Amino acid sequence: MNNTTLKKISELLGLSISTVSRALKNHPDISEKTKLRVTELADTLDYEPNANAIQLRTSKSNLFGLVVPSISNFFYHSFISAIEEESRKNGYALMILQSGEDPAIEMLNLKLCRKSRISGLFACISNQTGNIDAYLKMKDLDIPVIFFDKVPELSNCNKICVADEASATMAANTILLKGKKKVLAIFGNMNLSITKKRLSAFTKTMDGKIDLLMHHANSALDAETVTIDGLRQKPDTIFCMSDEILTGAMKAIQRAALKIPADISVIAISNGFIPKLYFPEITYVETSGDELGRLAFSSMMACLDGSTFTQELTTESVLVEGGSI
Amino acid sequence: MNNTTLKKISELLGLSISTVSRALKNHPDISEKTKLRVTELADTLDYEPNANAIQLRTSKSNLFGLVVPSISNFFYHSFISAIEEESRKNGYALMILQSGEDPAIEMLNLKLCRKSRISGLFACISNQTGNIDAYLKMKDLDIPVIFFDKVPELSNCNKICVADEASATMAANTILLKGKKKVLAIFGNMNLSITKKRLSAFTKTMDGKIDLLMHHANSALDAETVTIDGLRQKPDTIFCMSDEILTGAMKAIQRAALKIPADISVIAISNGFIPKLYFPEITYVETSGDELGRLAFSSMMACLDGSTFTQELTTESVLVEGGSI
DNA sequence: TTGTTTTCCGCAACCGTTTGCGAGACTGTT
DNA sequence: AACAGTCTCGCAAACGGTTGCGGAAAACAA
Repeated sequence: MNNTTLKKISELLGLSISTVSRALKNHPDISEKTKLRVTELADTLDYEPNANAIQLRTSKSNLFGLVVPSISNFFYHSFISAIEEESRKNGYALMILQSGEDPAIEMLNLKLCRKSRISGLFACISNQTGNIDAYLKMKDLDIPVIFFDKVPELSNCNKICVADEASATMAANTILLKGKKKVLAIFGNMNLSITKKRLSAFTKTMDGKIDLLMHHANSALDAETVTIDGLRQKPDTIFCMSDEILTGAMKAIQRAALKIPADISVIAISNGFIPKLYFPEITYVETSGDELGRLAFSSMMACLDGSTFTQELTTESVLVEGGSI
Repeated sequence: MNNTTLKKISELLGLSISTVSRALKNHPDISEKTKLRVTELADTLDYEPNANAIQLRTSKSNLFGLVVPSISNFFYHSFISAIEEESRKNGYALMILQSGEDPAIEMLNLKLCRKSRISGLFACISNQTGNIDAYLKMKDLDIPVIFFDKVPELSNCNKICVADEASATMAANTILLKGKKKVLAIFGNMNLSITKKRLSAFTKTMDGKIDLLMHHANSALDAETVTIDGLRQKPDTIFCMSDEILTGAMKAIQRAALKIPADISVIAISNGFIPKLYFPEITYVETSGDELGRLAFSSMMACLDGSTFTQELTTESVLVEGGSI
């Protein structure tokens, strides 16, 4: 069965296509009687306008693109979920594409976005991404680009970021406040700006006031190994820069059969899901993907409303107390 | 800056639109010289064909729809990720929509799919969904629908499911094999067919051979409470029907400071992420969303290739040994 | 009756791309 | 010079929907 079109309705009713179109849009030129006939038939035939035709005519799509290294990630997860929800509420659809940290696929995804004539793009560049020319090209085409989380260094673009410095500082201050003496701090890949920011803010806040064991881990497994090593030096607290690291550290702590917080304290920067899996729940500084998503969306809408003002926004950090410190 | 179109290229080159179109498609009618001129200009202008125009003309979109209660769920997560990857590899884009278990939103999402003229739909109906007429209507429009995970009871549609019975049976047999005597088994909402299937297969396999404490939980918190209660009766093993239940049960076990597997054994049916967060890792029967996704995708491609054969496919279950039993 | 206004509706162009058909400009043959 | 045969390319229609403009018919006034 073919799709219902204006043409089909018009033929069935002996009207012209334009009359049917206007009737469905409640145009004052059309008589009530005709409107009724048209809407009734449209209903029974389950008429749905062809979005492609509308797009073609208006050059305005109701589609956003979202490119991200992987949707299988706690943080992106909630971010995407928020964007999707806001999009729907505002009459937009969302095309989600993952690059798997592969720059070639990333370029393909951008091409697909351009072919689909998206009206806006949410982008998280992958670690490997060398040049962001392709993204800048979108801006030339008047397609707003909102970078989030992993953002380029350039100044003249819209970026929505987690408050990396503030959250690391907050975690550090919490540790100091609780009177801890010796902290095992585990950070991620130093090539990422997120790591650099969190690390520098953390160490700066600590500023020699405390015994600091610094480590890096590129994966959960890495974090577990690093924690096992670090525990030998008997820290009283473990700080984890991210959820991934937290999962590794927690495994090591369970392996060592340490009691939290009696034997050791734990604090993390997290999106909030992982910390609540344990008993006691882990105290963490929240970096809400959900909030970030809504911020990104409102920024997008501002761009579409004509704002050419580029800005870098950050979300607030909140300390969520579990019982781990 | 406006988008590059065939028209723009043709005007710049003094050619007709059709010649440009053919040149870009390497049509034999066009001379090599002209082809070269066209492709070069197209390259410098970053020409990308308008997918909407193509779609309008061919009535064939390269877009799949995916409607799901929530993408913030481990299982759907890996499923979606797999579908997205396969779609991209096959030249399709994916429009992801979440209903949040709200039937009204679900209907809106289906409308959006129809408006966008998707060429196929992956659907997981929400718990609340009463009638699936809207889904069946898609089939009337020659849009293949592949149901996954939560599927309707009807027989004449394509369904891709986890092997619920087989995985519950496998878990039960593992418990028997390990010589356990008293099992606390926690299942989900009895209104879901997934719960019914797993429960009946589990109890049937146990068949009085073992002391069975049956409980139900509708959330992780529920599961924690239920486990705390259940532990008073000193079971030697806990079985969790799902990841959500597992997280609750694990929290209760940690709260009771029980050692796994010395004090208590744990086994679950899971997608595999959660069990690996603990030490020792939890032994589980895997229900792979990834595999399910690929199966669903190949089923979709078969439909698009003209197969009208409807079938119900299930994935294999595999026991993944951790150290928890 | 004639002229004016209102009501209702259709014509046609347009968005960007594809494609069957036909036409003009060559080349080569007789 | 007349012809057929190739090589290149343009015309126009189609996909589905929107919209400015103009026109026919009806209603009303003089």
